[in-house]
Amino acid sequence: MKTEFCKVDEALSILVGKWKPIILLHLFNEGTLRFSELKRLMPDITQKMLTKQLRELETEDIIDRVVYPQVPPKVEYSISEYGKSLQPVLNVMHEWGSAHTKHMQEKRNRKNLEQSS
Amino acid sequence: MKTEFCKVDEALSILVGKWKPIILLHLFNEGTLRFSELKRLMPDITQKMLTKQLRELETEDIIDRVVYPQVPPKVEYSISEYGKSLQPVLNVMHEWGSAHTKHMQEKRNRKNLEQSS
DNA sequence: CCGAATCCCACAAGATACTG
DNA sequence: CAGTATCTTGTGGGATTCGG
Repeated sequence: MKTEFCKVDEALSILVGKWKPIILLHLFNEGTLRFSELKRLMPDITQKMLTKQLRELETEDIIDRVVYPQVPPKVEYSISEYGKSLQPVLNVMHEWGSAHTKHMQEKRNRKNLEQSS
Repeated sequence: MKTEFCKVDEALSILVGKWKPIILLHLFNEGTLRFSELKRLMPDITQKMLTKQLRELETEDIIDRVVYPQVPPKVEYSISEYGKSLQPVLNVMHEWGSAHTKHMQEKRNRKNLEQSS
């Protein structure tokens, strides 16, 4: 692979953001969620951040945003057809991440063992 | 998948950093590289950043750092055995990233077409 | 209910200079 | 050659308030 054509950064740029992976996970799990439902699933996120992250995912075509013109407002989010192509990427990253957590855990254990001996 | 156990963030935390993917790509391609060789391959990175990113990858066990005690100094970096487990992750991300670049490109083309009609 | 607007801080990253 | 040490700046993310 030529370094000039490395597109890992491109994928990274879509996924980085403190809340994007968890937002995507909820949408993959639940299918469709209202803004308020997402907010309830992630109590620590502020409305501003939730809005921002959703907008960014929307401009990248990863998620669909449907506004129901009514009062009170109702906005539903879901993974777009195109966005579903992200599933395998997220899976691979999740699995490697799990393995890595375990790896670093065991490393710490070994170090503690050395110290106590 | 339970949201509490989402480990995508874990993988992300290893890969984020403006230069990490390209550093890893060079090391995967070349096998072993000296500090100065990496610097030459990435003219725009500062020594400080190169050092920092390499240190972070090292503490996560992704790369090996070998110091030759001689004057002038010589330090070689390479992907660790464990680090090689990242290869498939990077591949998947690269391929999705390429496809996404194309997707957004075509989207722009369609929009331009609409405007000119 | 869903968001926009504003203010704020921490931290990633760059520029530059120095050293064993 | 392979790094530190400082200083500065840009930006991601948080708290809070206001609006349709």
